[in-house]
Amino acid sequence: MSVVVRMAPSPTGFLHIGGVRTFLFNWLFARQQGGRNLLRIENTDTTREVAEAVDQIKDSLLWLGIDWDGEPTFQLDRMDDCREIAQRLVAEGKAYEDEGAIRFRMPDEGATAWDDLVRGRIEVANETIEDVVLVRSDGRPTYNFASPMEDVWDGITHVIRGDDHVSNTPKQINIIRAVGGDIPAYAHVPSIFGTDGKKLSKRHGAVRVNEFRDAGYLPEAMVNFLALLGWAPDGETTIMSRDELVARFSLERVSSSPSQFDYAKLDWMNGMYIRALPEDEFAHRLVLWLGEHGYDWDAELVRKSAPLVQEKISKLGDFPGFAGFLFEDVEASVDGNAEVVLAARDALAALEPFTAESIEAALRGVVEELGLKPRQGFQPIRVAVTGSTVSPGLFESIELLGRETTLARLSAAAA
RNA sequence: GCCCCCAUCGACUAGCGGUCCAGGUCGCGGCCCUUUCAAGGCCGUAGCGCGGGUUCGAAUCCCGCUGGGGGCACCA
Repeated sequence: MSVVVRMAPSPTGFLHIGGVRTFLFNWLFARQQGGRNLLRIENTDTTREVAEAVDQIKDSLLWLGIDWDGEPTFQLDRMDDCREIAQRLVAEGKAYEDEGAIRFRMPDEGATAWDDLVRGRIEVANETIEDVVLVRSDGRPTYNFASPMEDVWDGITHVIRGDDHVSNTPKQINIIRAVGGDIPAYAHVPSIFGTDGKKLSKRHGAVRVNEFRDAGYLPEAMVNFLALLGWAPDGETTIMSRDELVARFSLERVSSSPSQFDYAKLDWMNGMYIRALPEDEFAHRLVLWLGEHGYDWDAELVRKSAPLVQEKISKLGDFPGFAGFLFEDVEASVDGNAEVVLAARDALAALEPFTAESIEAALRGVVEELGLKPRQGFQPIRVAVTGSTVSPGLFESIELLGRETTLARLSAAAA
């Protein structure tokens, strides 16, 4: 039996990071099993907003490298089929009309049970399950009817979804049984909390995939981090490529307890991925990110400055704050330290060649001449040139900045 | 209120009866390196929620408690 799973976002807004983690698990499982991963939009109406949301969802998924097989399907398109089935169930006595709506007749005795792939066996007494509405009095099928029906029609073999659906599962199983469909295997993955143990929301920080993208996180780092939220291949491995994730993923090893989203660890991991990038690839991504986020900085200079920051930033969005002085004017004054700054200016005024190496030699000479420790001498120069006490390497920065601008900034700061 | 689920360092987790006076990673602290900040190296900090069982032996199995979460819609 070939595996078929589905990702079922509701088109109510932008893609939530918690939902994406669930989609990632579907994707990893499907790819590993050589199965199909479907994209199903659970919309109950069709509006411009829905269309936009769907585009947004596709875009975010693709950015992360989570793809799907075949065309996305829309729940709305199958409402007629649902109504037909509901009528049949009524005719068979398995459902009944109730004030214009159609309700499903749940079994009164016994229990409904399934072996959840992550939770283990779950049993629910049938007497505690109410007769759910299948079709509303206005004719629209409900989620608890449409969703399992679509699972049947699509031949879904494994339903991998958030654990907020655990209590819907026995209802859906009974409905599938009533229509004679195959019951898929279920895997309910735990939810993701914020740092206060409450459900992850904007309060805690970024929650939409888009926000992470805008902040300059790398998709491969996001995928690695998300995969490790509620799943681990062993107790040692942390950094894993997409291929390794696919190869090692298993639903049986998905944790049954919820986990907190640790932004600090994500930052660390993203830094790991940034540093692991080949120099030119990193430069390339920086240029793209800057272009997409409203910076019209010289691409060539960005590429040249990329190596200076690759070891220092944890996300692409850190670049402007760190290397912006190369592209925009700075304001700085070094009152009390004018002497070393002016000496530096004089030493660099006619320096040939104007390279990081020669600049370093010249400035070390200046500092030594004045009897200063490197730290004492270089810091005022750094402030004068970069406008900040924190910067990329000073000598490389000065080389990139160029003689003219450097001298002007040194003079201005000492004034 | 009723149903269901969950419980190892601050966080993510490994552990599926002895190899665990509990291992890895982030964070945090210290040291080294060092032109700042990072990165990197080394060292360290910190945990099996509580109470009963079962067993020669329990983080691991069972029960209860406590704490947390989800659901109980003609929402999805």
